[in-house]
Amino acid sequence: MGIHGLAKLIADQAPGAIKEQDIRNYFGRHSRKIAIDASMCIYQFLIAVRQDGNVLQNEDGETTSHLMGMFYRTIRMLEHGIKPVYVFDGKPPQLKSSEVREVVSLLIRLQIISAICTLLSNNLLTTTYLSTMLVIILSAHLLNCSACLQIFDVAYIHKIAITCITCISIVLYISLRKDQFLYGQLLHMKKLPIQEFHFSRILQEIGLTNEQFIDLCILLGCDYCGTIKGIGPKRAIDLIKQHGCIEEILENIDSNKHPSPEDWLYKEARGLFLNPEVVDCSTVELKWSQPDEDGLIQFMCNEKQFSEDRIRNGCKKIVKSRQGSTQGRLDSFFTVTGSLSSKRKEAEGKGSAKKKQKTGATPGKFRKGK
DNA sequence: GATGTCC
DNA sequence: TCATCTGCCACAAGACATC
DNA sequence: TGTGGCTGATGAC
Repeated sequence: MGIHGLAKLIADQAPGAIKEQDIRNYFGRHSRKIAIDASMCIYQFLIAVRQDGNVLQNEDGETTSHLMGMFYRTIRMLEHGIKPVYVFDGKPPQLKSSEVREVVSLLIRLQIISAICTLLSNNLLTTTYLSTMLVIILSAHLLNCSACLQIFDVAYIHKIAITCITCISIVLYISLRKDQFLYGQLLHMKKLPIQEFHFSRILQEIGLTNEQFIDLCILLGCDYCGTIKGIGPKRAIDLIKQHGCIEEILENIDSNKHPSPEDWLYKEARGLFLNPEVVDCSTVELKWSQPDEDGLIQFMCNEKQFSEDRIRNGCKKIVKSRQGSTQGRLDSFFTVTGSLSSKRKEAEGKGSAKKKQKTGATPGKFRKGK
């Protein structure tokens, strides 16, 4: 996932392009919208929400762990005055490693979207999604701010997320994926403080053009295609600087020593990075309404066999959050731990004793403020 | 805070 | 000597209710 | 289950 070793390469080659920011610096009085990488979010829930090692399921064997997680997390964010925008940044199926995986991923998204649309009484959008295979980028609301709701085609990936962010003045996009640099993505949040990666500065410090940097990323290894054997980050940078592009590199290296993958789709990958298709956000209709409690009960309880009490309690919390004006401190959601490097040393120092306490400070890990 | 449970 | 490859290992992974 | 760090093996120069 992402670009292999890109963070390390940037840290080595363009340290000045990385700035660390306190989370509070991103929020003013009226800017509390947070875009969240839904793929990572769903993944987290599928891994973490388990019972005896198995994901939660209804009687039909349908997985419900992700629904549980998304349901509670969305409510919790609303309660704290945050407008979550789940960004479903799917990938073009023709370049996916597994068609089956793509279908499964689509079904999971469909479930999530159904649940959230029902939660916000946006049944219209569910229908739209079903009929046109669109992926929705969705925002829930607080106070009297306008609703934020976007619909996008599943094939149109990260650029859409960025366009959405621009469109609705999102102040923070939480993601772990570093390939989003290629679309102008700035923020990376795995641990606090948040790291800002300034794309133009990266290009400036490494001394590459946008196109050359994309070729470099392809050589490092991206999700879309393989890499040239024997070419790591060091040689990749040297070769790009020397030859300018992958085509020239292929002409000038020994293909016996450095064979490229069979049917190497580097041009297609480059095309995706350079020219992702984008939907015009201004044409998207915004919708804003109260939670559709009955619809939610139908979906979550009747279909997915969630406890009706829990779902109704959740609906009450949403309604209450819209009526009230109190906002929790955003940083109260995040507990800060030490850096990655120091953590390992800490662990070593403490021997094999298993720490029961959780470390927190992961994106989307919202803990109740006290 | 620790533990069990959610589906 | 240096860069790359490979394998191994450590780590982290949700939220609520109840006691 | 995926990721990242570390390290020894390997190959190129």
